[in-house]
Amino acid sequence: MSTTARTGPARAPDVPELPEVETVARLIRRPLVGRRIEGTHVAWERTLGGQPKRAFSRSVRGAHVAAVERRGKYVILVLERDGENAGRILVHLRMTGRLHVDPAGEPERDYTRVVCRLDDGAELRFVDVRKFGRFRFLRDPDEVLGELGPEPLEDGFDATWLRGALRARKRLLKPLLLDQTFLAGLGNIYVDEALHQARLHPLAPAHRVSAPKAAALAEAIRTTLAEAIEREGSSFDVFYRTPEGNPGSYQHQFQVYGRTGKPCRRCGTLVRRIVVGQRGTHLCPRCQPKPRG
DNA sequence: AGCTACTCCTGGTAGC
DNA sequence: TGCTACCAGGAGTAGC
Repeated sequence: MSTTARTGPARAPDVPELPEVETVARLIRRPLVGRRIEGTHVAWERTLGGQPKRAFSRSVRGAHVAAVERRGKYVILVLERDGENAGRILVHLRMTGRLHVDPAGEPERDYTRVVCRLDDGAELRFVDVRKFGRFRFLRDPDEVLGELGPEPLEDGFDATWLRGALRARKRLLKPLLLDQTFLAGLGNIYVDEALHQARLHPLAPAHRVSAPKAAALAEAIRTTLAEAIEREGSSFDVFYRTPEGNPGSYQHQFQVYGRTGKPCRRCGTLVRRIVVGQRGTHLCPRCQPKPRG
């Protein structure tokens, strides 16, 4: 494993973004939908996002999981009682959060923060090393989901929308794309990848991005995310079935992310790492020239 | 409005 | 080998 001077090893991305969250939602949907939550165990209360564990337990116990959805980087468990809406569990994986549905008798997992026991003996387990993740019950999920920007893979997000939205914002491109109220689901990895594909510099002012560049960016965002979802459909489940959960078991074909000091796959120029808004940012100085002024 | 800095956390790594 | 110091990072918040 090679390392770079100041940035540490080019590690596998363990930070879930839209494609990873979508893959998780698909994986847990089948074993979860139709199940009844019999009880809960909360090992780290702050994971609940402020609700006391007793109240949380009362909120979800006895409810059925009617559907598993995704919005931005949230996994959404739709709860019902007697066929009536009974609120939602919103799961945000943040950095190291993992969701597992383990059949009865599976050994416990390290770093398990919240468990929902199901009526077939299986357990929904929220595992999270760094404790940044959230597993929240909300009667009205719109108070959270209503703040989110559009879904990049759905109607409503296209070149026209993006061009107009960029023109209206006097912000740097990368921090804007990371802002979930602007666009839902992008994180550090896919922003770097999409900007590279569209040949845009992360420090470019949003309102100065040309119409053709905005169109290229919209396309880059869609293809980057869609391809990642495709890949993870075949490989991420392997990772999720491994009790150790080794993130190295699936590899992405990243162009710039985590490739500091390595040649750009398009032009061979060495990939640079800069810091934008306190986040490590990877770019090709030749493909993504710095804007002037 | 939009920027920076700080907070939450812990495993992994660098440097001794 | 073993210790300590520091880093990564999504999102919320405070302060300018």
